[in-house]
Amino acid sequence: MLSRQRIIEVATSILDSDGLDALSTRRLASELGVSAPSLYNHFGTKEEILDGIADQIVAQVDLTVLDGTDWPQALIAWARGYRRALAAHPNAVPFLARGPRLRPAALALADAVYGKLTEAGWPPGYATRIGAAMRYLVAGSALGSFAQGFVDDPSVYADRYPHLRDAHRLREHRQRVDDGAFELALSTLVGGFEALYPTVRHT
Amino acid sequence: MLSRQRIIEVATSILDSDGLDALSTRRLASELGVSAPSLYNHFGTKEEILDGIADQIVAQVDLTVLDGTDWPQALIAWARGYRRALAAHPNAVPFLARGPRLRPAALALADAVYGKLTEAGWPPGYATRIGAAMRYLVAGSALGSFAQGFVDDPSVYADRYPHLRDAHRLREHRQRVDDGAFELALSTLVGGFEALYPTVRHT
DNA sequence: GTCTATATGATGATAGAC
DNA sequence: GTCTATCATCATATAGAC
Repeated sequence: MLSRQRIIEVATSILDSDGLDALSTRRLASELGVSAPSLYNHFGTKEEILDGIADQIVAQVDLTVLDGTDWPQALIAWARGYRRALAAHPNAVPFLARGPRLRPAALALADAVYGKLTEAGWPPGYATRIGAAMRYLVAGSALGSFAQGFVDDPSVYADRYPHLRDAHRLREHRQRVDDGAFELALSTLVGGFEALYPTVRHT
Repeated sequence: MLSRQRIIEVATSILDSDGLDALSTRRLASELGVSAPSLYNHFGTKEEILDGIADQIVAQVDLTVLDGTDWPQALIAWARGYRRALAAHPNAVPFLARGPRLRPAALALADAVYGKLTEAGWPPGYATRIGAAMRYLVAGSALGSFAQGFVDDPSVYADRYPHLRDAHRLREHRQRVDDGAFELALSTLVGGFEALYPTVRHT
């Protein structure tokens, strides 16, 4: 028995493991144990399926962490959850980064963080730019591993790229490097916003 | 007369205007005034063409701005140029974000900024994370416009997303919003790194 | 709601003539 | 170095039986 929910779940797992190109209606139907045309009883087009995947991923972000604490702590907790949700599905990030458009979960996410900032006293222009800056950081870090992008062979770097002499080791420490870079950027950004806050705050 | 250079130029313009899916060997050949198989005299596979596009884009980043100035100014100028090069080809960003791998221009870029930071006294671990953090910001901001991602229709936001009441105006000010968010993040990040610098510097 | 059968067209890549 | 012809495969989507 097919349902929108089951189709989206299996489609997401194909997207995660083999990329957007691998997500064909045939492959999807086959892994669901049905034939391809059956999908069209639940979705009008393949595009609708992709929208379903996207909204489901963003819906995983816990927005309640924005409540009951000051804006800097809230922003940090929200950004971590946002990154965690996106980094679990890197192949979906280019699609997600096209903006909330009409997807409910993405609109709710944007609304929540913007509301938290303006209610804390940030002028609208700043709240917008802070929200955008955070999305840049989250999307950029979830799009693909920095450390993984280097090759595992020392001879590539020797001679021609002297400063990258130890870059082949990055892959071993992949997660520590990526998490560390994100946390460094996050704490630096939010710390900087806190320093800026008293000069622009309006009540 | 075909050449690798001409093929890459036309392929890039198709990628920019119509996306990765539109970049087929037939379309590419047709715009070059040749037939599809002729491309295979210059590239072994389509994948090689994509690598050529990627390296050409990264080669546009001016690395000389890293010389002759202190590391904070250098980092800011480099990041602006890096973003400018990527934002001119947003459809290529997901591909570029997979890392330098074996592409010469991307390796030279990573080598240059890492070298600048370590020579300025940043410990290797910090230089790596700063480089990664900058790439997150640049890639995230070049991947797609934040402001463009909202819909141009006020009725979408009313009621359900009260804080986004004015979000439909974002599109008018698209470039100002995106540039402003990037510049805010950039100056905040580099300012924060400057504050951190004296506590970790080694000579 | 799911199926079989099929329409219709694109894709990357190769063989072999010129 | 470019061409024509073609291979093998894949795609999304529809019609109509059960």
